[in-house]
Amino acid sequence: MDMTAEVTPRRLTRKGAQTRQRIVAAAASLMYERGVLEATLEDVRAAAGVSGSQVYHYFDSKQELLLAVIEHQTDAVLEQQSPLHARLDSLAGLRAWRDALVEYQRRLQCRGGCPIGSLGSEVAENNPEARLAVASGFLRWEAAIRDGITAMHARGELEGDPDDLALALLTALQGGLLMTQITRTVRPLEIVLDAMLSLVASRIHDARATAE
Amino acid sequence: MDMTAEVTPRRLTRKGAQTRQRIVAAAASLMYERGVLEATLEDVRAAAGVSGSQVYHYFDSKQELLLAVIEHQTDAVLEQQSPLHARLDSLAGLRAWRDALVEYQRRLQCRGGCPIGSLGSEVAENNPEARLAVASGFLRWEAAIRDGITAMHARGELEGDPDDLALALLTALQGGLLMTQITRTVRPLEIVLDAMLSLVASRIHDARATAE
DNA sequence: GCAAAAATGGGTTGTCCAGTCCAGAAAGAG
DNA sequence: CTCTTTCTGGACTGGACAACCCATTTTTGC
Repeated sequence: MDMTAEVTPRRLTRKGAQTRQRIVAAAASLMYERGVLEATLEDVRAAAGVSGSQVYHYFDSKQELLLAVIEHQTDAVLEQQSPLHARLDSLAGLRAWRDALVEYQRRLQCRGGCPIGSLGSEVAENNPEARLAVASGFLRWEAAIRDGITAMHARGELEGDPDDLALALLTALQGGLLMTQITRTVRPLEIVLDAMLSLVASRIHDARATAE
Repeated sequence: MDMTAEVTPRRLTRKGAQTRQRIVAAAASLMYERGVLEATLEDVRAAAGVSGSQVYHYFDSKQELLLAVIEHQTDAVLEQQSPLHARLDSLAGLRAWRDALVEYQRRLQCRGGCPIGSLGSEVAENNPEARLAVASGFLRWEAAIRDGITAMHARGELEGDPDDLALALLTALQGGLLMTQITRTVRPLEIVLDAMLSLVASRIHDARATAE
C-alpha cells in the first residue's frame, strides 16, 4: 500500500487547483460563520461560484473538505500572526501581540472567536480525525509562540520553563477568545492576556543591566 | 391575553414535572456528548424513556429545550463546584480548586470539555438567545469565583483588582478546558491554572504577619 | 490535431429529523 | 362520580441535505 497517497489522489490542472482552492476558502468562511454542520455543501457550492458536482469532484466527502478547511485556517492564522510572533522575544513584543489581538477582536465586534478553536470545540467529541487535525494545528501555533519565549529565556532574560509559558499563553488566549465571543465584550480577552503578561513581566530581568 | 405566560405555559402535575426533568437531563447529557445539533430529539426521547410527542408536550421546540438545558448545566456546574468555590478566599483554597479541576478532567480522560463553554461555542454565532443564556450562566459562575477573591482582597491579603482576577481565572479555566479537550492531555489546563495561581501568589501578602 | 484525462452542469435519490396530529389513558377538581 | 385537564403513544409529513450519476465541455500530453 502506498502510504504517500494524497488526500486528493487525482492530478489537478492549474484551473482545477484554483477551483479547489476557491471551494476550500468558501467552506472555511461558511464553517467559521455558521459552524461545520450549518454550512451545507449547497451553501459552499454557491459561495464558491461552483456548480453541482464540483465539490465531490475535488473532495470525497464533507469530511475531507473539513480536514482541508482545518489546514487552511491554521495556515491563515499563522500567516496573519507571523509578524507578531516574530517579536515575541521581548516584553514589548508580547504587549504588541496582546494589543493587536484585542484590537482585532474589537474590530470584529467580538464575533467569530478563534478560527481554529471554534472548529476544535465543534469537532472534538465526535470526529477524532478532525480533532487530531486541530490538535496538530495548535501544535504549530504553540511552536510559533514558543520560539520567541525560548529565545528570551536563552538570553537569560526570562525565568521559568519557556515551553510551559508558551502553552499557557496560547491556552489563555483561547479562553479569552471564547469568553469574548460568548459575552461579546473584549474584556475577558484583555484581562487574561494582561494577567499572563503581568506574570511574564514579573519573571523578566534585563540581561545587560542584571538589575533588580 | 395573559402576558405573564410561562415559557411552559401549561400547569404541570407532579408526574409531569418529573417527566419534564427527565427530558432535560437526557437532553443535557446528549448535547454534552454529541453537541446540540447531533443530539436529535429522537435520541432524547429514547434516552429519557419517553415516547413520541412527549418532548413537544413539554417544550415548544428544540430551541426551548436547549434553553432549559443551558440553565440545567449552569445549575449543575455551580452546584458541583460550590464546595470548592467556598474556599476561594485563600491560596490553599485556590490550589484545591485547581487540583480538583485537573483531577476531574483526568478522570474523564480529557473528554467533553466545559459543559457550559462547549454549548457557548456551538451556539454563539447562530443563536443569539442561547448565547445570552450561556453568557448569563458565565456571569453566575464568575460571581461565585469573585466572592472568594473579593473576600481575600477585602482582608488586605491580595493586591490588584479582584473583579479582574476572578474573570481572568474563569477565562483561563475555559481556555484550559478547551485545549485539554482538543489535545486530550491535561497539561494545558494544569499549566494555565498554575500560571494564574503563580500570579495570585505573587500578589498575596499575609495580613497578620504583614511580612515581605 | 487527437485521444485521454480532468473539469463542469445539473438532476436525482435516499435518509434523517424537527415538528404535527389525533386518539386514548391517567390524574385532578368539584 | 363525572367532567376537565394533563399526560402518553405512535404514526405521519414536509423539507433539507449529503452523496451519486452521467452527459457535456475544456484542458493536457503526445
